[in-house]
Amino acid sequence: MANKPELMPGTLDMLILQTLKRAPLHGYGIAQSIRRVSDEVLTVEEGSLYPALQRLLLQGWVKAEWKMTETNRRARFYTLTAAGKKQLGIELTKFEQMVAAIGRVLRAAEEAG
Amino acid sequence: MANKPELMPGTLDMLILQTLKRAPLHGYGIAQSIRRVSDEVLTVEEGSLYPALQRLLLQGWVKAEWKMTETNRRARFYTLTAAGKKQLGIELTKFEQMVAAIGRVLRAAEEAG
DNA sequence: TTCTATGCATAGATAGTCTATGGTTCCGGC
DNA sequence: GCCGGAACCATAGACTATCTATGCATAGAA
Repeated sequence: MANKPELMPGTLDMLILQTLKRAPLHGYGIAQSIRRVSDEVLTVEEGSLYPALQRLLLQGWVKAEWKMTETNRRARFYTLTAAGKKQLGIELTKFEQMVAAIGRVLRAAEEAG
Repeated sequence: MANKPELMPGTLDMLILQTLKRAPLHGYGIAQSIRRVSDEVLTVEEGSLYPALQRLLLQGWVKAEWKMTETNRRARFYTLTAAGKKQLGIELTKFEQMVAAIGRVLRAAEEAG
């Protein structure tokens, strides 16, 4: 979150895993997908994306293989693993729980500290 | 987020400002309030809280004064300023927008990359 | 041939969280 | 009288995830 975060810190891994759950995809495509599906609200910078993909590979949550895109380019396609699917579930649960908890604080009535 | 975040990074300032909107409060009380209102889901560590309060003071979003608590203790009571109220509005909007955008990604249908 | 979009990747800065530590004062129990 | 725990403040250092900036390469269009 160097300057103006276009992302909620801590949610990137979840967004990537979720995107890959729909279909294997290469890095560039993941970023495009997230941006498009979120109606341009979420922008994944390359300097965030590739380190994140390295993390996910290291954890064994995705696997990668070099292939050719439809436009005849070399690209690394990432696929969700079983462990990744499980991890995604964990992160989704945690996220929903957090958002719900924050919502309770934001909507709390006057009964101060 | 050193180890296991009990908070969503980037939301602490908003939570503090929102808590102070209900009533002026001292640091310890803010942490207790957030924890209680969130049903023990959100835990604000002191090492996160006090630096956050310093940030908010520096930005002019809260002001502080030493007072006595009901239990006869010295404590720094923080009050939301007009600028703080405005900032809270900005952060709430941004947060809702982010959560909505993430929701779109999480619920997106198959139409991959 | 040049420009733009596609595609990968790393280094370094920055920021926000956590852990760990250290201190004071009030109160209740022993 | 003493001790422990809770109420309170605060800082230093570690850690991690993001951003900015940079570099490289290829395809296709102008």
